[in-house]
Amino acid sequence: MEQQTQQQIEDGGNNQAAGTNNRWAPTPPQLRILKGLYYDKGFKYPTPEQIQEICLHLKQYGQIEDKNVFFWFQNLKARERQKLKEFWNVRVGGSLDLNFGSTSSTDDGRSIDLNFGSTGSTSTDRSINLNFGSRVGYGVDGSIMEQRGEYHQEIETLPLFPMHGEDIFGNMKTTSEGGSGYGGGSRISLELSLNFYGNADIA
Amino acid sequence: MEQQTQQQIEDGGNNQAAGTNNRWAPTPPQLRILKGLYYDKGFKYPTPEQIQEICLHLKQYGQIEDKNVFFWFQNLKARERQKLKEFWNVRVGGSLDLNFGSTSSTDDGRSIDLNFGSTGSTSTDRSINLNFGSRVGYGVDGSIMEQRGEYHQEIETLPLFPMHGEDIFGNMKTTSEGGSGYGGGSRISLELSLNFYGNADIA
DNA sequence: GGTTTATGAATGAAAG
DNA sequence: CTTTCATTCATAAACC
Repeated sequence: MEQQTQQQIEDGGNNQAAGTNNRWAPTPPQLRILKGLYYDKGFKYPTPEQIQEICLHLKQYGQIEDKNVFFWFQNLKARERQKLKEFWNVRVGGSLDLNFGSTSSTDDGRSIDLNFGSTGSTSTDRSINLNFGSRVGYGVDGSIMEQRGEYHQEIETLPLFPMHGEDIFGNMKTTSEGGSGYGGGSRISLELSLNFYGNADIA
Repeated sequence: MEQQTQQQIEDGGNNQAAGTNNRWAPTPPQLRILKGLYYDKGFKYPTPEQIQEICLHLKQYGQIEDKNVFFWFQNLKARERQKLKEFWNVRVGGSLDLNFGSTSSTDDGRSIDLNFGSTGSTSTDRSINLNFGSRVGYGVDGSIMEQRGEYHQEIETLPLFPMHGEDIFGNMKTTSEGGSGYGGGSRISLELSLNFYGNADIA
């Protein structure tokens, strides 16, 4: 995301033949379309049928399977939520990274960077990342479907100021030393499992 | 690969001030604390809330964000797993299966089953499986599946290669769910050393 | 300065 | 949906 090169596998529509590549990676057009759906159209909850449709559509831009589309949406959703939960990028007093879903141009487009303060240094990545998901934007290619029933539109707010009090470090009760012992629910279940099925490709 | 110098970034607690530095690097105190959590406390699965706490705590030692903490734990876990896998793949050339549990007991449970040597053709199915008790499963990929939950960070899972043993905090208290009666500094250190190499003609 | 190592960051895939 | 795993990319030091 913050990276700009982020080089792709770049086999432009026919991967998987070139040397042991097993993991799907979206081609640039595929990624553009997927992001267009997600960010611009706010299309985040494709049904299985819609997944098929999207996948079919994307096939002209490179090899892809249904499950790739499925995972792509799932991961993106999960990571946006995770980001909110951990307040990633949320920092006050640096640069602002507003994410509007506009028709801006670059690979992932739709980000406007406002830089406040810190005259002269593009340094620390203090940033706020606002994400206004759904817009009415343009159709991806003019063919893809409608929303999944109602808007399922999730919270797109951001918790600017984390409030939490506890501290795992806070007051360790310092059981006088490296503290083994001490009762409590000390369970000593121990299991150990190492499993190596032979994909030995080590050097 | 195995390197012991373990060089430090060494920017003395204030990095990132000199332009164009975008990648976080832990300051020595931060790294010390993080390692203390991971190795000494066996704290390897921080929840998002705990990540925030850790991050907050580490801020006094230098700039840091939640995602840095998140990635730090992710990477360390992943690389430890990877290292173990490589280690065993290199050292062990047969298959070994120890089973001290009641799983698949023919009569009594507690069976030991050692399989060295190639049972059959040149199968690449080298595997080691030590199973004491039966609670943890392992995925199809052999990764160790610990359950999540209250005591997730309490369990010490196979510190096969303890790197160091410094102790940072006397104790650690997890955030808000303190009711479980865990959270002591008890550290179950299990060391398992199989020294095969040398005369190993087990393949 | 090219190569290797260490490690932060990203993301596809999958488990639970 | 949530969390973790596996693999990969990227990059800063360290090494030669």
